[in-house]
Amino acid sequence: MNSVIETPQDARQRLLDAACEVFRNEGYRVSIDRIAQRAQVARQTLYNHFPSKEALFAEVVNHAIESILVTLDGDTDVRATLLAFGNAYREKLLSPEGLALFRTMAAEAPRFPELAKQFFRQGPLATRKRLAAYLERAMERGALRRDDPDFAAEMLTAMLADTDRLRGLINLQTDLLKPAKTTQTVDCFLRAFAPGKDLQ
Amino acid sequence: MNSVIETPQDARQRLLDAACEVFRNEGYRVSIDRIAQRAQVARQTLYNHFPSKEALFAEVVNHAIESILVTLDGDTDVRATLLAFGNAYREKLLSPEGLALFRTMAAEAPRFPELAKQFFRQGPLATRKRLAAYLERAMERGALRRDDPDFAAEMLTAMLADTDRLRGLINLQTDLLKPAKTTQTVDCFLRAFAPGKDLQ
DNA sequence: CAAAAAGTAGACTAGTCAGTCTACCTATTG
DNA sequence: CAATAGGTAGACTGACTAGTCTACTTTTTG
Repeated sequence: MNSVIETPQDARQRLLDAACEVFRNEGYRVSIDRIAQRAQVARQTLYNHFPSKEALFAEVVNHAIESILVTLDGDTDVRATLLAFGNAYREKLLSPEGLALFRTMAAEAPRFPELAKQFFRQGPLATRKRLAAYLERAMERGALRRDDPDFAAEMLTAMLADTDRLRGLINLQTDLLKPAKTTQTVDCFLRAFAPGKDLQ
Repeated sequence: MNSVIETPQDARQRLLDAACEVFRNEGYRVSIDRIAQRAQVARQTLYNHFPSKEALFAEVVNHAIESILVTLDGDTDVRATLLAFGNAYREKLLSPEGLALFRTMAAEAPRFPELAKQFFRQGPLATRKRLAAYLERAMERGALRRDDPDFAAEMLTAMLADTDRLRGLINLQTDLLKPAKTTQTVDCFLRAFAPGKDLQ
């Protein structure tokens, strides 16, 4: 009867995929049965692969961390580099998946404090540190105002995402990705950190 | 036996206070019984005052909206006004109560979309609109660069709160309110929106 | 004082949940 | 073919949930 291939031992991967999607969209409160159903797998099979719901959630989050790390390649000039970074950053954070992940982590951080801190360090903090290192090099060669690079990275990441993230998270808007907004924001940042009138 | 005053009809207020505290700290998933216990009231009394848990939650949120509206008074110069605004803004949003409210609203927005949108409009959006109106007047009298005041307000509010809110929400830090940070941020904003080199 | 209003404790319904267990089925492998 | 490992369905436990209902007590008010 079942003409579909029975997928012998990749049930684990199907479970991870299903759990990822379902935790993202409905939060941690979703039932174990819904995850098993979505993976087309019996509940007992889930418990054969993961000891508990918490363990499955932790595995999903650890996997999702990679998806929000934004990288930089600084070959071209500062403005072009920051524009590329800004677009990539906004695309990741303001996508439905990025927003849903943020929502779930914000909601569950008190319940899973260590997991949340790990997420913070390996996701937003790691991204910001990379940006700060790039900005520091740009400052050293005079392409940007000499200032605290960590502060500058905080400002740029905040300007790129904060308001639109709020619009997506709370106001449930979905049309957040206007490329012109990245340009406007990066140019605003460059005015604040333009070199030249370096004081003291 | 009961020497304490029986607080005849302010059970409603005690319920609202208890619900506010408990929804903030534990989210919507907290049980009705815990709210009644915290208010030192029978469960049935709660249902005498509020038809359902959802209705009680909505009432609590509607009341909490007021607590996050940040105002501006622009008597003094721009920098002093923005510093006062920035400090008030950060104090509200980065306080334990502000962070907990944000966490709860972000988590429950998909379940209560209309309530969340109302929260967005009457809270963050209203604050930003007031700031934009102030910035527009400052631009018109030449105290700030002529630019889109809504965009400028988005930038300032983002710079003031985004990274530290993330630190509080996800990384569960509590020492977020350094006044020097407000100064640093406002001065950064003023560099980006300084008047003078108005182009085109 | 008497009536009415409001509060109380607690039983109860009907539903959900995570996790366990049993008994059966179906592949792969020796 | 036989053994084994892994998958399946579904019953089951124990705990929790929102909300209702009843019977009782206390307070306020006419």
